[in-house]
Amino acid sequence: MKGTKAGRRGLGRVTAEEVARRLGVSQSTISRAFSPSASISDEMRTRVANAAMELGYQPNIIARSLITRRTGIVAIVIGNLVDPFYTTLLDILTDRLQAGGKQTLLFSSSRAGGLDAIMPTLLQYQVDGIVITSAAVTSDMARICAKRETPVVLLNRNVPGLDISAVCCDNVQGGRQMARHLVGLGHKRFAFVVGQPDASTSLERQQGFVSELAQAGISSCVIEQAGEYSYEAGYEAALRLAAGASRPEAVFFASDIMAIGGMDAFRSRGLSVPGDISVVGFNDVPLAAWPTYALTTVRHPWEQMAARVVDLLGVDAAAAPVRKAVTELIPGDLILRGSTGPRRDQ
Amino acid sequence: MKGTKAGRRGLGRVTAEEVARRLGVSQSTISRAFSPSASISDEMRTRVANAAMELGYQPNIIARSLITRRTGIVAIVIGNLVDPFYTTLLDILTDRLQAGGKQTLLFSSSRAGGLDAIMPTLLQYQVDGIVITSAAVTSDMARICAKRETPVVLLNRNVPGLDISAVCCDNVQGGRQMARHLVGLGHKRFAFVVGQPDASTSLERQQGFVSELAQAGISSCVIEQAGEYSYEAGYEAALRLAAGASRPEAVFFASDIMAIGGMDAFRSRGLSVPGDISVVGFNDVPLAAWPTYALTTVRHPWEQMAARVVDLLGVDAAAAPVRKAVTELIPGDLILRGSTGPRRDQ
DNA sequence: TTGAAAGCGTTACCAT
DNA sequence: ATGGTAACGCTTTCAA
Repeated sequence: MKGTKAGRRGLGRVTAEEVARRLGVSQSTISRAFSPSASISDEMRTRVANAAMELGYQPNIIARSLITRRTGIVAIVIGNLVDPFYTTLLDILTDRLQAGGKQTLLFSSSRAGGLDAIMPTLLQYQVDGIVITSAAVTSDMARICAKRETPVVLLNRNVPGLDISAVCCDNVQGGRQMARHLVGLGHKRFAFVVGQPDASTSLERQQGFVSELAQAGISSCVIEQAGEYSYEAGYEAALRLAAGASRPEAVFFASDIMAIGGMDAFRSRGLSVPGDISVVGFNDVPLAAWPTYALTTVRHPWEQMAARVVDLLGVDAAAAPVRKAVTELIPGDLILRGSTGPRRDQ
Repeated sequence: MKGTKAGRRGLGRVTAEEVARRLGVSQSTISRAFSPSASISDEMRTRVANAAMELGYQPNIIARSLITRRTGIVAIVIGNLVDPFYTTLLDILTDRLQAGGKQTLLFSSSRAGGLDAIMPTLLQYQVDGIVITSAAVTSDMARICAKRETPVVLLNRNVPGLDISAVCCDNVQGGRQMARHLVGLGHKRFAFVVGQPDASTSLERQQGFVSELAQAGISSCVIEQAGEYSYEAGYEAALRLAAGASRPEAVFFASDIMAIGGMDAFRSRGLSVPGDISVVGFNDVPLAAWPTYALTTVRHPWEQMAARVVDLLGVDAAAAPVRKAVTELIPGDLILRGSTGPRRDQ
């Protein structure tokens, strides 16, 4: 008899077929009832909706994606989930995607052996788009994704030669703003603390900072290597700066979390911030606004960046994703707080 | 001709069919080559592997899942991505799942209108399991998931009546440990700061704390409502405690992030921690170990909890998931740091 | 060991 | 507006 077919269903999942039988209509009709643009009578639509509700039917998105070729899944590859910078980014991005009906498939690149290890599985899931916040993208990957027509957007990374879209805070301009602010306070001796030495973000902030200092007639700036973007690395770098021969009056850390580590380190050595030394960071993570730190920093235009990323992925409309690779450079805002102050006469 | 069929392939995705044609074998053979347990000659397996490599073929997991009924996707519903407690949890959990070949589909419950709004879409993705870290699970949801045979594990939440598995830190025992520690330091006047008033975590910690205090002969403990688990809420609660008539000597905040807000608040009022007031939290997030805070706290057995969750999901083996709902209560460790000190004679 | 064919649950096209 | 049917890309019997 006809009933046997659906009877051997493995899991307790209701299919369109069952709803159809219940209503004595064809399975196609059930499908149409869940497609807003399909031509179906209002009456039938509500009948199906009711039956679906009763039986607990929801269309299987996975099966649907096989034919629509859209899974509604966007992969986000994130550096780590310890640095508040990344978690803030993830928070805002996930929220925006969710609002657009897209889901987030999360990949942490730090632990799982880098992007190379992740990329294949990621593509196996037929994601509609990929957001990479921190990892070395190779031209091979770019080519593969382009061939599959899977849009890739680099967030907070700029790899000029690669024909991949990128959304970035204007790090150079941010560095310049910082220099102007600190020079305006009368400081003479500066230091810049490098995060990951190969990260474009750190390099660009440094470049903007140093070049603007030079333009203000200050030709020297101590460059201190922290090795990585972390509280501990910032802490250690600050200790070295504090112990150095000529202690800087103002220190620009390449990221907030390093700057906060740095402030703690300076204070642990009895130095007052900003009394003895001014400290600034970059990002404006929530921590930076805490009264203990009150960190002067450059605010990442979070919302705007997330909005542009979603745009470039082309996930909202049914329209084809943006073909040509573009690089968006969004300016950040200088946020003045209590960690910077005027030069003290000595 | 035969070629037309695959020719109208929409996106630049290579299918098993194409690899098969390239090798002059059947599509089934390609499938078998990617199934470790299938019976296929070694020679054929390597031939397929090579051809797949050349063409850039990878099996489509989505299509596979239609028949295997396993997507390899686990949904994680997380309270928010601002509290380091949740991000730490997410970090460890994602890592463990990734190690087991499972991927994380991330849902933030705070912004998107709660679990009720999320649950339907989540199930549409045919996830192999669901981890809920913070949200109100209703019996309806439990029933629906049970019917679908989708394992659900509550992490850091205990809902006794619901026949859903849960993995939890032993909050009562943690509260007791805290009480013993602080009583041992000689303190007499205590306060407990409640996080979310309806959260079982906060209630249990409070219960353990207060009952152990009572056992030590201390019958009164100020209960202060913070309203939510956040830095700001902890800060405000601490200000109220500091301004109160009889200031407590030791304050137990229901979570680390609140405790840290509280420390900042006390210090902003000129109080020394632990000189004037001892502060403790719960979780042991990375922040808690920073020298500025050096927070005495109860360490969540992160790794162990994550391991148990993955276990209960039954995602590792092909074996059927655990049927019976179990509640795992894992004891936390008391971590002594600098935020607590002996009672000062007054 | 391999190939042919029947699904998996859906959408989309073509009739009616 | 509705029903039948062919995909989508894969796994899995069943034959050979």
